[in-house]
Amino acid sequence: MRRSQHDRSSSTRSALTTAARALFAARGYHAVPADEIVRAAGVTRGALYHHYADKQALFRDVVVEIETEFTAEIDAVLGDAPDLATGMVGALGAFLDICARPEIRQVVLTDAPAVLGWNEWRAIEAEHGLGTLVDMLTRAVDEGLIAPQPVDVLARLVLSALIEAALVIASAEDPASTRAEAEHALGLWFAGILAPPPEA
Amino acid sequence: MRRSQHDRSSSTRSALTTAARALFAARGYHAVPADEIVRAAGVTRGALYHHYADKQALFRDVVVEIETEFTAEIDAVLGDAPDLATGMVGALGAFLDICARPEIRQVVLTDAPAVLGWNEWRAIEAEHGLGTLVDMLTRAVDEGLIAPQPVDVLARLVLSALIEAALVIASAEDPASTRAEAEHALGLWFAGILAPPPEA
DNA sequence: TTACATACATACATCATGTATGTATCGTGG
DNA sequence: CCACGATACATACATGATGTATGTATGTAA
Repeated sequence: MRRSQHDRSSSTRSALTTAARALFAARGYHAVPADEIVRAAGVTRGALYHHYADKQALFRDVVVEIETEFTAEIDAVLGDAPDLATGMVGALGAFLDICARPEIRQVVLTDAPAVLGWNEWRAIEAEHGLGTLVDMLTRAVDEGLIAPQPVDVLARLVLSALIEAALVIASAEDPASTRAEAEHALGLWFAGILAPPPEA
Repeated sequence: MRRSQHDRSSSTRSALTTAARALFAARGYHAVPADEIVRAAGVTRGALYHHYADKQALFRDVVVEIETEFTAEIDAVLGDAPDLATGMVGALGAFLDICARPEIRQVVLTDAPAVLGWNEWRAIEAEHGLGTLVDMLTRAVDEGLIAPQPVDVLARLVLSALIEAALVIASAEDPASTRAEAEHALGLWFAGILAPPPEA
């Protein structure tokens, strides 16, 4: 069976990212030697360093892959909703669920900022998780759902609170009540965003 | 000059933490070999591995040291204020200023979660930065400044938003306006916390 | 002062990364 | 279709970092 160069490349690349993804998620970036990744992928280190400049580059690919799937899930929830308001509620729930996955916690939220550097990580986030949030808030402003205001910074703050909420819930001994508490606290924020108090 | 064992120990330990602190802050945990730390501290790797189980343990000490100073600064601001309300406003400003320091950004906010693991890092935070925030909110509830509510989860979410605000401001091309925007967004939240809307 | 514990230095074993080099497979112009 | 260049990968190696084992000096207490 004769395979094209492109097929060979893309199949080994995906073998590498899939193997790396599972290992990184389970044990964290630095605890996983490249040797173990390539063995799991059925290739050698030569293949890895042919396709990627270094281990970081492979890690970045894994992060982007995960982020892409992440936002696709959120977008699906938003798309299925009858209107924006209920879509946003559904998206919040989906977000909290997705962030609870070890893959997200370890790879995206814990390792990524330290391994890639905060700026690099921020750039990736900007066009994935953060991007969809900004879009959502922009639509909300356009539809008059929330008061007109710049949403870039707001989106970052909301996102970090959402992430923290997911992490807190994931490591709580009573996830259900913790989740309720978190949703209450976030609700207070959104209430403020929806109906800003008259100027003091 | 004859020095006691205890003196010898504590002086080399502090030499190690001070050297490590500066190097970690400047280049990040993994970019700094232990060799460089001990050279800067004027000792050898033997001393390091005598006092610390591994490089991580030294790093943990550095993190705790920084966190302790951090919360001391915040507490000072709170203590100097005439009342809690103005103290909280001052503390917010101080918090944003302190988080802008590279030492905090690199060591505490970027490296610590990945190097120590999220749970370990969370435990440290709990009795330092987060601890003072919880105390503050508890006092605010006691004094009737904010509505009665569980503050543990709320504090975590607020803290993460505050940290994110500091990081966003630090890497913004126009820090002043970004800071204003962040303070506005946070203000909406606090407004919601102060005056929860009537139940829907 | 003798015997032990603590503080540190030196030397070494292990292991991970990245690079250099060699080989097989693929694509392509003649 | 074949010869040549390029791409995909494997193997071998050089480097550097961590942690441990061992040796030595200094403090401490009987």
